[in-house]
Amino acid sequence: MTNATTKKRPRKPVRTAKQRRSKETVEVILESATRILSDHGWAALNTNAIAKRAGVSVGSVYEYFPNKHAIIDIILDRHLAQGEALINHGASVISDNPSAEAVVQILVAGFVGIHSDDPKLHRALSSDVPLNGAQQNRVDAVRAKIINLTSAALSTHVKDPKTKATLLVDAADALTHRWLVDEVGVPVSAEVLSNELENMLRLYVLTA
Amino acid sequence: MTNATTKKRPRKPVRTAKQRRSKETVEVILESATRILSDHGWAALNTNAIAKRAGVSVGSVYEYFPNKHAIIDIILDRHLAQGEALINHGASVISDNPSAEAVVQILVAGFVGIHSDDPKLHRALSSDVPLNGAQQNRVDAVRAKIINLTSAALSTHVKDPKTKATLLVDAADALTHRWLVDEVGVPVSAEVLSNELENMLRLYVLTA
DNA sequence: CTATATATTGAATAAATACTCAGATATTTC
DNA sequence: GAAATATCTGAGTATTTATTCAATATATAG
Repeated sequence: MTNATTKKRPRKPVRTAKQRRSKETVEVILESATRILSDHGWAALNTNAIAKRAGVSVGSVYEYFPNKHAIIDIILDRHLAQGEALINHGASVISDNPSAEAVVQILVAGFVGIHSDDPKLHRALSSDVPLNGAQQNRVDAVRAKIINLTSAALSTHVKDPKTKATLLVDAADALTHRWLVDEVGVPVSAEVLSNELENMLRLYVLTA
Repeated sequence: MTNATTKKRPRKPVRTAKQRRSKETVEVILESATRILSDHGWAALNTNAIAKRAGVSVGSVYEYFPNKHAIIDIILDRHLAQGEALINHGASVISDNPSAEAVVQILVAGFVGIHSDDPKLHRALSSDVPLNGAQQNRVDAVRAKIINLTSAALSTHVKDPKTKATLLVDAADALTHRWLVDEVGVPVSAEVLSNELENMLRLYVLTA
């Protein structure tokens, strides 16, 4: 028309929240998505449901997130950050007492912690949500970091620390996950099993 | 109309294949679905794709399967049957040589087998396809059976065989799965790790 | 051969849901 | 307080995909 000043908003804005109001909106969207994921799993996580539970409109969701997976990105990042905090804490404890027993004890305690905080969310993120390549890489990187730290801590105690570290870390992770997070009928209590796991791993590093 | 003899086919037939032709159709549909699942995962498994790859029309799929999940049912059943065959074989070997070492050896070898046959399919079925309650129960039942057999085999050797059996079975399953099936960058070869796992488990049952 | 049961087809339907956009409303800036 | 910027709305669009069904073809029985 004659109106030459028509403002063309870019097709897909995806703004960064500037004002307090919008920052709250972003948070409320993330919380909503996290709860849906935790309570009802990936299958129930659709953008309309996220908006509804957050008490905002779908449009707002797409104002701050280019697509659904970008929401997962943030949720995953925050979850991994918690895990990394536990790792860093563990690393500092080990540097004070670098015995093989301590490594095992910290590892098991750390993974119990990771799997106890929000088990449902952890389950959703680790075996329900289909992670894309980049997301899987981030998860793998955390795992690699734990293995490397463990390997370094073991290097003065055992031969072939890389192999031992891989086994220790994967065993602690996989078994605490299965007993604390998966809802399989475990015939023995998770606590007993965690202790037993620690015994087994200790025996393994001390003997080998 | 005046035609009182109009045949009303039931709304949803879901026939059982009677003739050779249709039995082949059923098989070809199952093979198609299995390949798609194995090669491209759950996300790529839709009924139209199944029909296309099978070289039949979608209608034929629904002639023999009430819905998509019923196809998974059969694929899962067949996969679990293979696992149970390995279990039964293991149980018979153990009955010949009921030593604790043999139990560990058979367990690790068995899970390596389960995870080596068609790793991609196993991965899809165990962590990609969203199993419904009944399907998950069937999987859990197989796990329980393995634990019970292991527990029985250990009962003359160790104290608290149930706990030990749970740990052995879950460790063998989870770790072979991670190393053979998941595509995480394992810093050590799967073979080395399987051996090491067997060493660790042997040490554990023999010492405890 | 004809009738009847069995098998196959694939376009059409229906439902779910990711994502858009044009038009409000609110906040900040000057 | 008016213009500019930021935020919000939610009905509407587009796409995907599970499922149906009326028409058609093949096999078997009498």
